[in-house]
Parts: sequence; structure tokens; C-alpha cells
Amino acid sequence: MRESQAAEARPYHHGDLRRALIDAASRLLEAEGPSALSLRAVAREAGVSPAAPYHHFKDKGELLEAVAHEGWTLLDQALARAKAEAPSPREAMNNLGVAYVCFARENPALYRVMYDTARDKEALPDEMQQGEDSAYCKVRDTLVEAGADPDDALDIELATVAAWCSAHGLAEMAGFKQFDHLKDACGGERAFFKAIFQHMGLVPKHLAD
Amino acid sequence: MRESQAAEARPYHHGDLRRALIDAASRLLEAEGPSALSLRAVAREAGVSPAAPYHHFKDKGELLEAVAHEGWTLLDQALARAKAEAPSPREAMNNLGVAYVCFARENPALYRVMYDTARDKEALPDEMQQGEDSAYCKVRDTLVEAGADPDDALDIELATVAAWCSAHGLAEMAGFKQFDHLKDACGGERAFFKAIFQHMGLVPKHLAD
DNA sequence: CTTGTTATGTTAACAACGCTAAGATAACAC
DNA sequence: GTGTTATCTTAGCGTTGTTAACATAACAAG
Repeated sequence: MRESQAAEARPYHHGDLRRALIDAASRLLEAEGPSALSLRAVAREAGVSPAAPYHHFKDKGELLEAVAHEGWTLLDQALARAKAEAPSPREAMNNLGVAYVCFARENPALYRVMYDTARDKEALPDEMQQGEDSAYCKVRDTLVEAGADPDDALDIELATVAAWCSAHGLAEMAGFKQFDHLKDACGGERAFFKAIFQHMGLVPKHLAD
Repeated sequence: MRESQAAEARPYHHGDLRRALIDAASRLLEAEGPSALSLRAVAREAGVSPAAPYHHFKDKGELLEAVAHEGWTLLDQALARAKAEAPSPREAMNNLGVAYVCFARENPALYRVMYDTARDKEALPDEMQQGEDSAYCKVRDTLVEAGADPDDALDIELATVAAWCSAHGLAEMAGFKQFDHLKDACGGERAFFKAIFQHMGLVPKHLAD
């Protein structure tokens, strides 16, 4: 009894269980936080037996990697939007930073999974750094557009890494209660991020006005 | 049969099991990494039953908090040394940053536990921010000594937070393989850290030469 | 010294977890 | 139809965090 062969591409028993598991994991992650993300809970959420995921992922880590991959894709899209909306390269750098931290704040559990899996492999995912339009290249190109010397390759790379580290550091600390009064003093969370970025070398010092 | 009442202060069944558990946890953490740090493994390492720790810690999280507390103390000491050895306030800021990242690199599992417990409570531990000689105050005071306007309280706080975020960001990213070639190009890990910090606003822009 | 209280340790058990092995089922190739 | 293969299920192993029930040893008071 095959149904709608072309319409929804439901090739097998459950359909695309791999997809369903990733979605279930993302749903659980958002709803219950990272500590609730067990393989068995994901299987339950997807409506299959506890052993079913092992036909699609080698182990729990591989499922988390898949979830993280989705996260990096979403982050990349957010950065692309931020860059596109900026009127100038200088403002694009600030937009990128704010967009990065806002993404982390809006998806804290997902962001944590992203970096946890990255640290386990001791490497950022390839898609962040490889390819013409990777997130890393977006930052680097924006720096060059903002006036960094395109011939000083090392300096540009260092500036790019520095910007990324700054944004990540702020992203991880932004949730701490200790900074609530600073957010108020700055007039909101985004303004706080901008103020912090002004103190960081998001745009290299010799380029800043 | 009490033995050496004064010598080693062994007041009870095991002696100071709380202390022994924290030490065992630190030992396991360094040797096997964070994933091997189960309460039962800690109890095993300390030579007691799996339920014994519950007479000294409410749950696993509380043990981890105690381990993290040790870590923050060690970090604070490392920062104090770094500041003391610096010949000028300007260099003190760089020393603080490098010492911070080096601590994280030399104690990666401990550093992870420190920030994991902090994120769970959504707050840095009080001892980092409260008190005259807290780590936070060390950074803030050094910034003032380096020339920041002591009357612009908001600006100084923002600069302090920015420096801390920058250091934390670099500390978390420093282990990624993608940066190996940059470390080589800079002539070592510490030189790489220094180069990154130069791109960050570790010393506020208007104070930099 | 005995007695009671309290702090500290034990064993035994529970539910939940990651994971594997064995078997059932259904799509597909021929 | 038949066989192959991918997918899913049930059952089970060892481990974990945690609790309950009990045992023991230090201490205080008589």
C-alpha cells in the first residue's frame, strides 16, 4: 500500500526517521534544555522504540552532531541577513557581532550543543570555515571591506579569529545575572552588546575612528 | 582506638571525606576528562560506597560546584601572580589575559566544569565579583591604573566585562585545530594569545598607543 | 561506664540511561 | 514469488543518580 510516492517522498517504514529524530531532538532541546536530551527521550518524542535511532546514527554523539549542524546552518543564515542589512562595512561588523550574540541568546540550548560537540572534536565544523561563503569568510571579507589591508593575510586572519572569539565570549557570558544592571544602564540587551563590542576590537584598532 | 588526634585531624570514620571527594574528583577530572566524572567513580576513587557522598553533598551538582570553587580559587591566584609580575599597568592587562587563557588551556576539564556550573546557575560565582580583591576587581583596577577614567563608572564596568568576555572567548576557542597554523605563524601559543589580544580591546581603544 | 543522639558510613534497590543482540517486518531487486 | 536488505521492535546488559533502611562510631550527658 504505497501512498503518494512523489508528494511527500515517504520511502520507508516511518518515512524519514532521521529527519524526524533531528526535529524531535531540536524540539526537546528548546522545550526542556540540554540535560533532557537523551536518546530514549528523542525516540519517545518521535514515537519509535529506543533502539530505532541506532539505524540512523552510530551513537548519541552523532545525533547531537546532526542537531549541531542544523544550528550552524541557522547561525550562518542569521549572519548573512545581518551582513546584507548593513549600510556600511563598518556597521556590518557590528551587525554581525550583535546577530551572533542574539542567536546564542535566542537558542541557548542549541548554541551549547553546537560548541559542546565542537569542543569534543577540538574543531569548529568545516562548514564554518571552508567554502567561499562560510561564516568565517563572511567576517573576514567584511573586515577587508571595512578597510583592513588585504595583503597582510596573517593580520586579517588574526582579526577574524579575534572577532569570532569576542563574539563567542560575550555570547556565553551574556546570560549571567551579574550583567543585568549593565543591560539596564545601556538601555536594553542589544545596546549592551553594542557597547561591549565597542570595547572589543571587533573592528581592528587602527581602523576605528 | 584513636590515633594521632592532633597530627592529621582525622575526626571521623574516614577522616575528612568531603575534602577527599573533591580531591578524587579533581584527580579523575584531570586524568579522564569531564565525561568520566560520575559520582560513583568519585566514590570509587575515594574508596567509599556510592552513597557515601550524599552525606557531604546534596547531589552531584553540589560536588561539581565544590570542584569549580577550587578552580576559581586557582584561577584567581594565577591572575594575582600575573598582575604582580607585570612592570606596568598596560602590560599587566596583557599578562592577565594571557594568564587567564593559559590557565584554561592547562586545566581544560576543570575550566569546563567551572563554566558549566556557572551557566547552570546563570551567574559567575560570587567570589569572582564580590570583595575588594576578587578577580573582577583585579581586572577593573588594572584598567584604571592603565589610564581609564575612574569617574566614568559605566565605561569602566563595560571595559572590564569586555576584557573578561574576550579572554573567555579565546580560552574556549584556543583548543581548536583550525588555529594551529596561526599559532605556528605567531611563533607559539602564548604569542598567538598576545596577538589575538592586541586585536581585542583588552585595553580600551582610547587608551591604546 | 552506660546510654542516647547524631554524624557518618554501608547495602540494596529503583528508574533511567547508552548501547547491543536477536528477531520481526516491509520495501525493493530480480 | 523469492531473496536481499533496510528498517524497526523487544529484551537485555552494564552504568548512572538517587533514595531508603540499616549499621557503626564519635560525642554528650547522666
